[in-house]
Amino acid sequence: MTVTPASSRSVRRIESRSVSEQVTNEIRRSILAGDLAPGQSLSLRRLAEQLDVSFIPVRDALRVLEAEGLVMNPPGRSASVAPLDLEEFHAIYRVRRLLEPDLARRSVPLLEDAEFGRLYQAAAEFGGTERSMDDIYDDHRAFHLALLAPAASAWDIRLLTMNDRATERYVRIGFGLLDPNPAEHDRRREAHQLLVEEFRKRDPEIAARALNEHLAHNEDLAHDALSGAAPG
Amino acid sequence: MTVTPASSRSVRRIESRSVSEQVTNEIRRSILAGDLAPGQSLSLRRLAEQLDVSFIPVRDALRVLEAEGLVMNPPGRSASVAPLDLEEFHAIYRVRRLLEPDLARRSVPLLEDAEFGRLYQAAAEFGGTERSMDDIYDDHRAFHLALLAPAASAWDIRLLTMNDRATERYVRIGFGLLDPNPAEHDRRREAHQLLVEEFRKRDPEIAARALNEHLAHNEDLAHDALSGAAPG
DNA sequence: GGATCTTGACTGTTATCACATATCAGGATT
DNA sequence: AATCCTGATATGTGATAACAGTCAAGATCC
Repeated sequence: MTVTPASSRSVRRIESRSVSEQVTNEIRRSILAGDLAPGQSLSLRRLAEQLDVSFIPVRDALRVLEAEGLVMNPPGRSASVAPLDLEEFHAIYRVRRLLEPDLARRSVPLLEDAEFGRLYQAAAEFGGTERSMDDIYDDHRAFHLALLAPAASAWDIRLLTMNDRATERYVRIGFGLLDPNPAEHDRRREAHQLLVEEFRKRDPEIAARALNEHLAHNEDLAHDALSGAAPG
Repeated sequence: MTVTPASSRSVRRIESRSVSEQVTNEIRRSILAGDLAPGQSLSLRRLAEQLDVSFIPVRDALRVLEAEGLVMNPPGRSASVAPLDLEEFHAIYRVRRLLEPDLARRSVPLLEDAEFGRLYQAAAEFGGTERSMDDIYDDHRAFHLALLAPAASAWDIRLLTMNDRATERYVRIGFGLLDPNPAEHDRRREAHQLLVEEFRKRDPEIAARALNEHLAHNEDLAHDALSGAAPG
């Protein structure tokens, strides 16, 4: 909705990454933002033309995104955006509610005092008007990751990122319906500030419970929006 | 194990997978079996020549295996087999011990009576002398998956497979040191039969605990072997 | 003699091209 | 009228070739 052509004209950091990676990021962004609808067929040559590259990097990107669960890439046939499935959504959240509170429990004793201040500030600045929707969700992921990072191994981070991306599509749709309401933005900001406060108490069980409730709340919110908007 | 019933008298499914997939499977097998040592550099053209294909499928394979965590594929530089890291090993097992007992809890009420018989038989036939080491580990993964499959969503299966493959390298080294001992084979067979027996009681907590202990035991075994063999 | 620059082989990346296969529309057949 | 066959079109797949970056060894300069 807020994906205006003007926003794409803003200067972006020069990224000397490979074309393949840039294509991967762009297609992923389009899927997460909903610009590419679930089930939509993805033709290599068409995507390549739209992105003004050869279809080799596109091919790579689709393979990577298949591994992330965002696209289906059956051999011999065209790739397509992975469909949305409410049961799948809850399955992923069940995993998140098993892994993340456990990480919170072990992260709390390791977090630096100064880190709480930074995190609280980050939560307070959440959803600033100058940031695009894509940026906001990047911030969101970074925020949650920072809460758990001290106790997270490389594998944990890999799984956290996978789970977060896989649920981001659903959450975006759910919150998208609430977006016009400005009070909702305040609520989310306060929810994240509260989360930092609970972590600051340095009690593993309190932190684990707070994160669990935070996840459960988001899950319910997205579920209500999705089951109401897209029955079946 | 090959759970296919004898009733499937139909013609064998033709498995003319794409070259890319065959290459992926072969490189993955080599890594899991230890034929490709951790840290070893993987040259596209050399691999392509050894496999007698162009380096395009090899490239695809390395990208997929990177997503699985088995190879590192930094842009612009040569890919390499992901190094072994004892801390990482325990981190993955921590995840497994969070996810799999929970799945066991929910799978137990859904398992068919007949399935227990098949699983027990599969456990009894474990490690038959005619099966290669690669086959045995395939059987092992299929066995554990079958225990949890009734309650597992597609996402669960994806994560289970990822975790299992990521730990298989470590476990293989650990068990490799014990392999010459024939009593060890009996022990593993009995351990899996016991696991089926515990599941057959249809008590979620018993099943969860049994699976947790099974995982913990394997983790310890591999840990001891690894910390003794590869210090640091 | 040691540090630095240059050169050359090697490697990943991307583009262009050739081929097998899937998809679909249109027409012939039953 | 429905179904099957058959073409053409489009699509994924794999190979070859050209380009660019990396890395190490050897030459050069201080």
